[in-house]
Amino acid sequence: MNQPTKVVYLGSLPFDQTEQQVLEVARSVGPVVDFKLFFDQETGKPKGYAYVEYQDLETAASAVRNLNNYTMGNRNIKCSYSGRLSIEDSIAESGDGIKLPPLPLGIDLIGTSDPTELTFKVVETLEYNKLLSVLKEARSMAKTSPLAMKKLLDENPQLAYALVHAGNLTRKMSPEDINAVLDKPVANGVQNAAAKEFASLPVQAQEQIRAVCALTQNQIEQLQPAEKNMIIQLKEKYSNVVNNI
DNA sequence: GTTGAGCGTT
Repeated sequence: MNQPTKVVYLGSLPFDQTEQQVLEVARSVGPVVDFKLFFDQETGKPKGYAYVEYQDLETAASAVRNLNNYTMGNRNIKCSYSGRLSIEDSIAESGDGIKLPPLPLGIDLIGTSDPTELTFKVVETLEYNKLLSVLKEARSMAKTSPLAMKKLLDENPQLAYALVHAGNLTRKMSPEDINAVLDKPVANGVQNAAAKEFASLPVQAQEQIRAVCALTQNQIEQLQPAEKNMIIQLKEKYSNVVNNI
């Protein structure tokens, strides 16, 4: 992985996009301090890459997260910190080799005092059917590639938080369901038993437990008191299991 | 007429 800098490299840009159009995409993650789009000096043809300087590291990090693989025209553009390593090298160097699908463009958090509460509000604006399809997709991913699901949730606790609330709003993970799982006795302090029990649970229950374990302490604090206690118990019981898969 | 990987046109 390249060293974080305020400057990011944008590559694989469509040749037919104007400087203004590329700049507009760059600005969608935050204010742009400096911007350079490169052309061949002799032919005047675009080289298909650009550099964007943001005002701070946070905005640049957001660009790397949100703009890499962003679809512009008919191409998936590349976005990484400025440096010599290729995108492929960065992925290979980042360890486990698990590649995650791109997430949709994030929303601007500048000036937000409570990002967790904002996540909750965004989830609430979704229609019931949309919530169901999001849960269904998460379940499917948990089933076909549990390691990728674990990585996705570890790296994006806001997604775990959103999934827990989606589970609540659609009554797919009611407090009663959580209690039912907790009521199953497990041999005292024996991780193996918890692991076996986890493996025997329905896939959707496993997926929800993974989501719960990915919640940060701050996010748990935001929950309703009733579910908060259950979430804490769930996390205590299963976090070692989930983290050792 | 021509491009698709590119990490800084001085």
